[in-house]
Amino acid sequence: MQFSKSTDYALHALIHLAQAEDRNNIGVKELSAILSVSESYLSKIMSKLRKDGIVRAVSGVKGGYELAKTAEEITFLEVIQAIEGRQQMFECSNLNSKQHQLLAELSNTEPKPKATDRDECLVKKVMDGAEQHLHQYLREHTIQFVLDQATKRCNYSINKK
Amino acid sequence: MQFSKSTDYALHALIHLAQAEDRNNIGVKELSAILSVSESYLSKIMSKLRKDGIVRAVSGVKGGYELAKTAEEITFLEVIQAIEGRQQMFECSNLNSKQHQLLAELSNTEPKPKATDRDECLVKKVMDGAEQHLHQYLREHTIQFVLDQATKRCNYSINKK
DNA sequence: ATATTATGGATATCTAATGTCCATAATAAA
DNA sequence: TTTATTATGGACATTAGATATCCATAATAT
Ligand code: SF4
Ligand code: SF4
Repeated sequence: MQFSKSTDYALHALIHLAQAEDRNNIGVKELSAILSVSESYLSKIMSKLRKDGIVRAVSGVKGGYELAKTAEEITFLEVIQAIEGRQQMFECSNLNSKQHQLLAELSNTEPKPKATDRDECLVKKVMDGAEQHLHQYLREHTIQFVLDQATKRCNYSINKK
Repeated sequence: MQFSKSTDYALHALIHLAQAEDRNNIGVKELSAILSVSESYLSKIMSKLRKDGIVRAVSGVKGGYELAKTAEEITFLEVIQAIEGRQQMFECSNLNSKQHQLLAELSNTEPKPKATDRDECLVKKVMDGAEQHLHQYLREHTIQFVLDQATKRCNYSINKK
């Protein structure tokens, strides 16, 4: 039940892209140096982000990555899902058991149950509910939220000079 | 980012123990038959639940397992943590990078930061916050909550006769 | 004593995460 | 056009963790 390192790398890479908003097309070379990850591995991660429309990529000399939308629009949830996929956290592995029949088959107690409710019990619903709560929280937080902290610090440094 | 099958098995085993509250000491034999898991594997799972004080076990003839507390007192969270452990979902793997120094070292912006805040940035705080939300939800739901559904159905069956 | 049951160590197998390598395509610059 | 640079994607290797089995031992009801 842990997020993969890839998710960690993806978040940090995006933050770097967001911080260097002025400079366009930051290559995997620079990113991998900052994150202390190999270029080959980080490439796979950046490709996933590109496929999900989170960053744009351009090949060739002076190529690289840039955010495909503003940092305000990039939520933690979509980054995590781009990397980890979208399978549900809890998958029933007991659907043929007597227990499942007892818990999930409500067709006898309720005259006309919806088809979608027929094969789920409250275990599944609690776990799915938990996932939805997690998702909601992650949807409400964006890369910009993290950036604000860094920006605050940056402004302070500038004023200091 | 998925719960393990072991967690699935643990929840189902506990529900069976809770449903058979009258009969004490239900063996791994019966449980494994109901869940369609091998006895050896389920043994490990039950041991974890026992170590965390969720079930009681008694060896020997007529031995087996029973809930160590009421179904109302057993939360989803403690079951999941008994099986999956208690590591945090997000672990920083970038603590030596320049980026971390920029994001996390706030000692310059705030005169006297608490020691606990010094080595965390908002990425970490968002992820930990998400985990806390997930935990809170799982803490609020108990085995009894699932049981109520089954009981309702059971009562209906009885009335039907 | 005997049969039964849980426990824990050792070990095997399988799967997903992590990591590397290379051939190819795209593109800016010379 | 040629060259250097960069992203892309397939293949593959390695590692770590989840899943699964086996067995020796302890505990306990009969
Ligand atoms: S629906 Fe409920 S009883 Fe059936 S397999 Fe899923 S969690 Fe188990
Ligand atoms: S504290 Fe923030 S910047 Fe530092 S390693 Fe953790 S997530 Fe990354």
